Amino acid sequence: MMTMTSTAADAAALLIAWYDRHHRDLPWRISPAMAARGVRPDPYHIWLSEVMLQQTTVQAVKAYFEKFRGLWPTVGALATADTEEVMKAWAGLGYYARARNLKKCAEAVARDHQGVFPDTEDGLKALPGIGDYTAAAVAAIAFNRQSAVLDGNVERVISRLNAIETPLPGAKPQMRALVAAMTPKDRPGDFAQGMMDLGATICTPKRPACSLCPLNGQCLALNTADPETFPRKAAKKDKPLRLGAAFVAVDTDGAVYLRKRAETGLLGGMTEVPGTVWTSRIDGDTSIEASPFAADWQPCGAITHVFTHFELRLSVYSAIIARASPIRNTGENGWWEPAETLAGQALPTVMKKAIAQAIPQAFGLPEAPKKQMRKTRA
DNA sequence: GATGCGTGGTG
DNA sequence: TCACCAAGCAT
Repeated sequence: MMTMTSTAADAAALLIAWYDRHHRDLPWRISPAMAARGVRPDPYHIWLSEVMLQQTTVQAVKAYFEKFRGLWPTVGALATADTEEVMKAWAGLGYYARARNLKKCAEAVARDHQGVFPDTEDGLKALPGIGDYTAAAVAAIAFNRQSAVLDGNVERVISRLNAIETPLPGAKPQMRALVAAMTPKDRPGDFAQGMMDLGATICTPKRPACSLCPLNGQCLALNTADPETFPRKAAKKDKPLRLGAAFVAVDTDGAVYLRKRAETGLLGGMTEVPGTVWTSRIDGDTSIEASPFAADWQPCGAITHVFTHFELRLSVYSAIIARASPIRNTGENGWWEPAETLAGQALPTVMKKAIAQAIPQAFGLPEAPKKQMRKTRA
């Protein structure tokens, strides 16, 4: 007679067999064939990739992973790196608290652990930027620990296998327990990676390829309902619109006036052009008063940018400031960044958009195929 | 437990 | 076009 335990073990065996044949080759991975010979990946690579992959696609991460590995080949190198250089290298990847915590974590590993990553879930979770998921993932993948790895992919797979009606995030503890029951003592790292690969390539959010799934014989959602409707999720709130203005000051050599944002909060520690606060409404006259210089500010259109929890519309103003102009000295802690080094700064995407609106060629782009302003009805 | 925190790809 | 989403964490 089939017990629950043997069913879970069967599923794990099927999943791992599938992973052996269909695993993705990724820059931070070693193949399951290598793992079978007892070779483990570099924990530094696994940790770095896992942090980058938090809420971020594999496609976006690949180039950043290679860049970081080239710049800082070891956790020790990253620990002694200049934080500003780390922020520059991270620019564009988003969720910038990850970069700040990445640096802190590297420093903690160097200082408190002699440059060697802890090999247990608890030890890992005590480090900055490492939560439930990342601790379990690094423990399983890098150290072959039997930890229950639960990410968005696994949530989807598990919720469908068991047709879990409880919506997320409330269902997480139940899902974690189901993953723990399913995780094998043998090859837990490959099991975890296999579950995530399955979720990414077969058990996808839309139109899952159930006919190709190694677990389709025991999937409750497939056999009793519509798998695509899992996992159930709590309704999400709508995004408010915020408005603001940004000021792009350019000098006669093409240098742009920049400043550094506060270390915490939105885009914390990143570089920006001066601007107003971003609020639900804005008055055109007072917005100019937020400019860094009294200058001939010219409106040059607007840009929009969508953040996680609000949409931003920025009116962009530009002004030419003479190289020798006395109004360059404002007393605030900004600086003039030469045109040639602008692209390498720690500028988040929204700021690059604002600068590009004022200076279309700022980042070496071809002359903007300037979107036609929507014609107002006659 | 709810909220704040980016960005680019996709159908 | 736009809603949704992608290997979450900190507070």
